[in-house]
Amino acid sequence: MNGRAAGEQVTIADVARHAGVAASTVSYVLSGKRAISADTRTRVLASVRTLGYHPNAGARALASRKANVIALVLPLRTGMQVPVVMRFATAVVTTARGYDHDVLLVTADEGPAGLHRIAGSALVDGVLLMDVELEDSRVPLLRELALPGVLIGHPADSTGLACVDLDFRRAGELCVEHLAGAGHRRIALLGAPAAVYDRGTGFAHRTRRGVVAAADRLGVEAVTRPCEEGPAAVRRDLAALLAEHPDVTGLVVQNEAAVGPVLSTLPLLGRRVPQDVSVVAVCPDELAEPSGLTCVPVPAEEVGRQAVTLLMRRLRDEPVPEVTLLEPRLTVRDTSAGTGR
Amino acid sequence: MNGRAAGEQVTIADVARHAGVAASTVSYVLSGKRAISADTRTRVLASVRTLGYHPNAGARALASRKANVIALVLPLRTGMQVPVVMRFATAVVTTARGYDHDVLLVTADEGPAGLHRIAGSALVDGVLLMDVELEDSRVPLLRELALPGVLIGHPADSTGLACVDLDFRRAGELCVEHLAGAGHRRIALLGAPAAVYDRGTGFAHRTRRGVVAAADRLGVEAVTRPCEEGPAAVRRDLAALLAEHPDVTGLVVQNEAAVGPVLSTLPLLGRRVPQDVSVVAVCPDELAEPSGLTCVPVPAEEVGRQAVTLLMRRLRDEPVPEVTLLEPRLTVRDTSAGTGR
DNA sequence: CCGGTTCGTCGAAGCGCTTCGACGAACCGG
DNA sequence: CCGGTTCGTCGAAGCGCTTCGACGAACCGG
Repeated sequence: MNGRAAGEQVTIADVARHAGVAASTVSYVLSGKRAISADTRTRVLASVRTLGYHPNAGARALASRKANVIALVLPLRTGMQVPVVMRFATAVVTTARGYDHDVLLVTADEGPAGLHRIAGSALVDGVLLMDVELEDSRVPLLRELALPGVLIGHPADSTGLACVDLDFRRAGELCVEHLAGAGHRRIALLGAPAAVYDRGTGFAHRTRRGVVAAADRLGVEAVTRPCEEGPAAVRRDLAALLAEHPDVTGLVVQNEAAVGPVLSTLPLLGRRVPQDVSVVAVCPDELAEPSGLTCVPVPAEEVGRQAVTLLMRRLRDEPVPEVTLLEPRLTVRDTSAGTGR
Repeated sequence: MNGRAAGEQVTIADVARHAGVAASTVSYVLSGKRAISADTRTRVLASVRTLGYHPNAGARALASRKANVIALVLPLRTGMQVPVVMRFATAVVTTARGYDHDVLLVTADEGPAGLHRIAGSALVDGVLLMDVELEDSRVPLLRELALPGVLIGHPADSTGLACVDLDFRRAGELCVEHLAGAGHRRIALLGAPAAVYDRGTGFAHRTRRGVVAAADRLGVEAVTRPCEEGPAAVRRDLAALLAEHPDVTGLVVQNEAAVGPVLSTLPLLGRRVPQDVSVVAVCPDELAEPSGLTCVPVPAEEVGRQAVTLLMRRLRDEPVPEVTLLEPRLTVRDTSAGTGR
């Protein structure tokens, strides 16, 4: 094929020899950091192609002090929205590739030590931290290491950081506004598992705050309640909610695992959807769409793209906003309707 | 802290100076490739710790011709079992870290070009390919590039490769054996979406073959049918199946998205579970356990661990078996019972 | 007690890039 | 037409490691 045994590295010297120029010239053609004549450029690029040259990543990283790799620190705990994480990860990889960067996968269980290692060894140029908690132990470390980072979610103190997230507070408001606008006066939020609130996860708290604030503002009644995972648990928690508050006609669900069970359980509890109870959810759209569920989708791809874009800006030392909130939008489907008042 | 500005690299020369030895000696202490006196070793290790030294990944990769990174090529297409992928990815990262390797995330949509790039730039030492199809375009490429790889799933021709997977054929047999053993004589497989069979995905085909083979062997009747995703589609496909074969009493489900809808739809079609129809699934245990579903779990963690272990052996040029099949086991729960004959 | 091993350590070379300074050639304006 | 810029290219140095060969020191057996 290219006249080399498989597995043998083609080096910049090979390209230089083939094109009849100096290695540095090849480097400049590839990086565009110095002017190169059109003639030389085409010759070099042709040699690059015929030899199948790819710069050695280690050498490049060593010489340029840039790894061209970013770390994606994934959470893997109860209450995380698994499909969202996958879509997010894909968007991150794809976007990063567009900036000529690769993505190193780090799991949260390596914890702060993982960040230390990664920063110390110059394996990556920056990190994307998912599922950031209000008081996240990795955040001060990030500051201390001077490792450029972008957070998904946001901590209590975001000074000097860059955070991206859906505006969950606004999402909560949007759900309530939609229900109140349709005439509902008693609204309930069936939220994430209690453990998620307990460890201070931002999105759960912020949605709840949005629901409560909008209800106050619009003069409707709102109760909120965590909800555990698993069909049986959901049925139990939903039944308990409706037993305590039988006059609820608007239900906001923020719990991916609860969406299916909620819709199948409501009829069993004597509530038709949407005639007796309207349901809106904050959840991935794939989950909502097949059931005809009115929802505020979590724009995983958009978050991923934004996060990478912000990180790339940080890597170029451009200023970035501390907090980037993505505007939620509500998709109306069949599970929400007016009260008929 | 360590007497250095944050972000400044500590190099092996710093450690050598601090410990009063040559840089090469520090290297040998860390790699263990030459005998070092106990005294020197402790002194060097102490310096490593106080200075917070981490070898520069690029320099190390360049000098040793080993990146200490493996690539995980994820699929992201219809029909993939998302939670399984996540658990698998976690197991891969954790296991790889145990071998002092990191994991680079590559998405399948970069395709063969991604493998070329990764191999050419020596970014990784080997690759893990998920969701391998019977005729996978990446497989010949892997052979050509002489890039050590381990496949999850297995292609039609596994010569010279290393494949790991659950023994899906055996899993299919196990389901049928369980049902036949309980007295069921008419069994149906509700399988993956048609697209999954069409692109020749191994696990789907092999499960189907196992179901059919065991049914033949045991003299029971078996019909198989693909099943699309989404609650409505599942209801439709299941209803069609039961309309065509109303006397089916044993149902094998291999379709993560279908499990919930199947269980909720059967009663609506006048079939009580398990009195009228027994249901067993090949699916992640998290999905089955809360519903009391009898199932053959996909051991994602085990597959991940095995895959990494095999790849590490390949990287050390040790021989590895071409095919490693993990023995499935069936967990009996509430959705399967005897026919009462 | 002396010559050959083994042990422990060192210095130098080299991995494949990027980047810096240098330097002709071409260009241009007064 | 000539001196100063700009353009295009080159060679050398250096990034931070690993690994090789060398070489004293310590050890050991006959």
